[in-house]
Amino acid sequence: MSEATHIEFRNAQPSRVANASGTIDFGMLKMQGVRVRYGRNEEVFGEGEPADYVYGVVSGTVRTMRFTSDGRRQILGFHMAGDVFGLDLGGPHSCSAEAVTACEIVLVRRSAVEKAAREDVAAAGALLTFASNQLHEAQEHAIVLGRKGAGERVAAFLLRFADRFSGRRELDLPMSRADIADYLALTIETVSRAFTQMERDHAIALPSSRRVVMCSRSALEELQAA
Amino acid sequence: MSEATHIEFRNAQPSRVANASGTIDFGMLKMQGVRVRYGRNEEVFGEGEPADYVYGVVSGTVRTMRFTSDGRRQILGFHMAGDVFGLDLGGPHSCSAEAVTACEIVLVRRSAVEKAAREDVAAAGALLTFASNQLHEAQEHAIVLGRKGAGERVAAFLLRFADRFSGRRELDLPMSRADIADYLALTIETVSRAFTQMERDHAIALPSSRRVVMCSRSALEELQAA
DNA sequence: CGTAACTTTGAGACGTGTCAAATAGCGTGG
DNA sequence: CCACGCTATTTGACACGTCTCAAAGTTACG
Repeated sequence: MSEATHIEFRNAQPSRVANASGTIDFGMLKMQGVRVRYGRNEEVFGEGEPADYVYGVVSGTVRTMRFTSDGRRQILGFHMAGDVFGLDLGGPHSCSAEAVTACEIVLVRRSAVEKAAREDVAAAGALLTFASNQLHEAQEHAIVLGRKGAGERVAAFLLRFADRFSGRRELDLPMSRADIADYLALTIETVSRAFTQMERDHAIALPSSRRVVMCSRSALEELQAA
Repeated sequence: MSEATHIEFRNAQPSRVANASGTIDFGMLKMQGVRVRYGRNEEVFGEGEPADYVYGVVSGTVRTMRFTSDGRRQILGFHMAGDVFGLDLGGPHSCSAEAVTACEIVLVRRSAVEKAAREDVAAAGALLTFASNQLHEAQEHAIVLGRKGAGERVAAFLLRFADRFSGRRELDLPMSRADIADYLALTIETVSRAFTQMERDHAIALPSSRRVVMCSRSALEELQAA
């Protein structure tokens, strides 16, 4: 059990609507919306708030998360360019979302998405596929949290993150150790030690704390083993 | 990290098709199918198998689960009368399913479900709602695994299980300690100790190991705290 | 250049896993 | 009906991994 770090919204500032529109891409379904900027650590929406919009990341990184009653934070996922988040068609938002870095985000009215799903079967199918993928990801994460040790979790995190950029060897992590810790249900210190250990094992190099060079993908895959 | 228990399929036996039909209920969408019996610990389907059917529990309890590469088991959920499982519209089954107890299960052809979703928007909506609920449940479970200690996990498990029977005070658990352990990502021993401790705290009584009387729901809710 | 946030490192505490063994429960066959 | 054997559960002692607390280093930014 970990003591989740508490993040205050120091940098939270009123969001500015950019004078531009953008598109959310669900595969078969594409939706037009307004493009909005968010500053680092700014809240995009809060758990329990009415889900009036669906969100698509244009640039930057967003975290979705939930809090336990005693204030511990669990990050459910990181969302980057092209990703959709905040799709809660069945009621209010089931989690909160914040900008990890400065972001550009497309907002589409939920009612418009629902209308598209009602009128176009292919659109409804696209949403179903999306929800299905989300579910699969959540289950995968449950396995990581349930069945992997600290080193394995961090290795799995890096590999999955690298895969999002078609397996690039060098990564620039947009999130802090605290974010990684709250995503993997570890402490900052344990995450840091895992990085250090992987560096000692020559699985990665760390030119700086946020920059990761994957020296040996196979070593990471072994480490991930579980 | 836990050593998941290994269950062999001692009792696996060829399933018998009962000479009856049944219905899967997705709320707005109801689908006719064949009713089939499964014996204790019999496999219903395996991870990676083509998802030709969707399953609904008529009676008994089913577990869905995934295995890590080194054989550890993570149970994703328990499914009881009225529950639907095995809905993998986007590809092969993403997990395996086994009968915890002897079961009656309705099988509906996946193609029939897909056809219904294509032809009827309300049907597609019902599926989307279902997937959405599944997602929410998986995220909830990720929080339990990530942020709760052993006692909290077991308390949360009992409360959620009781809620499924509209909050009955007495429960007959269909699953073994090993199943609970693999669901909560603990060991059998730790689960057992958690039960014993809750009994000492007069939060529950244990007339037998599978029968739980919730003496003090509020005590359990405190224990669950997280 | 100074200050605050972030990261790393160390030492020790604590919770859960591991291993071992005793006990209870249950179906089967004598 | 009882005895047997198998499985499930409980309990204990100890090991190990991660958390906690503390402090030093590092980086980013005003």
